[in-house]
Amino acid sequence: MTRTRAEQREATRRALVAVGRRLFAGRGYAAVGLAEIVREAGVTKGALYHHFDGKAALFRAVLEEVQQEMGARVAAEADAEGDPWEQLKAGCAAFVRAAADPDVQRIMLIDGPAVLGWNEWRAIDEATSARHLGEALAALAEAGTIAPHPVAPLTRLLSGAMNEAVLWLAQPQARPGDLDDTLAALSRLLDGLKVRT
Amino acid sequence: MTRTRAEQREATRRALVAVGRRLFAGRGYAAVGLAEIVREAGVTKGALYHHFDGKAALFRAVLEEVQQEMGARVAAEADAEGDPWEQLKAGCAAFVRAAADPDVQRIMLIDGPAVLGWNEWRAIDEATSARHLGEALAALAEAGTIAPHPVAPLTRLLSGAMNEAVLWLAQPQARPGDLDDTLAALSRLLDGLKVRT
DNA sequence: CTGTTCGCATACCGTCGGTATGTGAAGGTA
DNA sequence: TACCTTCACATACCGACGGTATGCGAACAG
Repeated sequence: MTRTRAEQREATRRALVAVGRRLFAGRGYAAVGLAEIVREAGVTKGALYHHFDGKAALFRAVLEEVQQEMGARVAAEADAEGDPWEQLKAGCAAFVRAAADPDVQRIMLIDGPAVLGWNEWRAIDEATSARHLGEALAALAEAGTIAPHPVAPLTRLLSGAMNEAVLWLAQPQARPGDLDDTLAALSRLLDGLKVRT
Repeated sequence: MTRTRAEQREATRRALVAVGRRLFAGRGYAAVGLAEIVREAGVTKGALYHHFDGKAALFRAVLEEVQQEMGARVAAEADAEGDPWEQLKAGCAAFVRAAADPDVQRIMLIDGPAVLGWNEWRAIDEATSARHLGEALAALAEAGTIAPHPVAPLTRLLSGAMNEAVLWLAQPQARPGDLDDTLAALSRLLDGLKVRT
């Protein structure tokens, strides 16, 4: 079983990202050592540093993968709706449900800003999952459904609201009805943006 | 100049917290070593470990101090208003302005959740600065100004919205009018919660 | 004056992220 | 097919870090 160099290269890189994702999600960025990552990936540190600039760069690759998946899920559920307003609400609900995974939270919401810095984290966020929220709000402002104020601040407010809410819902003290209460409260916030008819 | 043991103890502890706060705020938790902290504080690692269980425990003491100050500022500006609704809006605006300090942000919003874990970070937050938000919303729900749904989810949504907004406002690409736009968008979100009259 | 406590200094250790260098197989060329 | 080059790693090593065990002198209690 001889493999081409391109195949081997891609296989090694995928293995490192997969193992890194699992370990970072499980115990957090700081608690995972490179030695453990390369051991479980079946390679050595030489391979890791051949593919990435360091531990933070591997984490960045992991975060980008997680964000891509989040964005795809949100977009898919939102696009299933026809009306732009229903797309917004469906997308928000999809995000809250998709981000319920504690593994996703640890990488995307807890360690992400601390490891990469908030600005770089936001750049990845806006390039993937949070982009859809901004586009949905812009479309609604264009159509006159919501007030035509700048959408960028509103996007970050709502994005932050949902990010914090999903973390709260994932904590051990959360009660069964909290998810529904949170989605209801989020709906009230969104409905409040609608222009009075 | 002989000092009592209690005085000396308190002075050393204050020095460690003060230096830790300055360095953590300036370069982030991970980039600051204990050697630098104790050197600038004029003590040794023995003193640090005599007062705190470790690096994370020192950071926790720093975070608690920052959070206490934030809570005091928000409460002071909110209590200056008489009407409960104006108290809410004044408190939110005070938080956004007080949290504009990049040093506060790095400790309270970036490193806090990653270093202590989100649940412990939230416990400190709710015990200090975020507590006032929850109490204000509860009072408004009691008075019938806003809908009588559970206030806990709404508190976390709004807290997260403001946390993310202040980080966004502090980034280098922020434009002069962004602060006003953000406060306006926040006001619209809050106004949307009011029951129709 | 004496024994005890306590606040802190000193010396040391294991582990970590990072780097410099070696190596063998894949890929190109005649 | 012989040969050289390139590349995807492996190996060996280093400085720095967080943490710990122990020693010591001054403050306190009697």
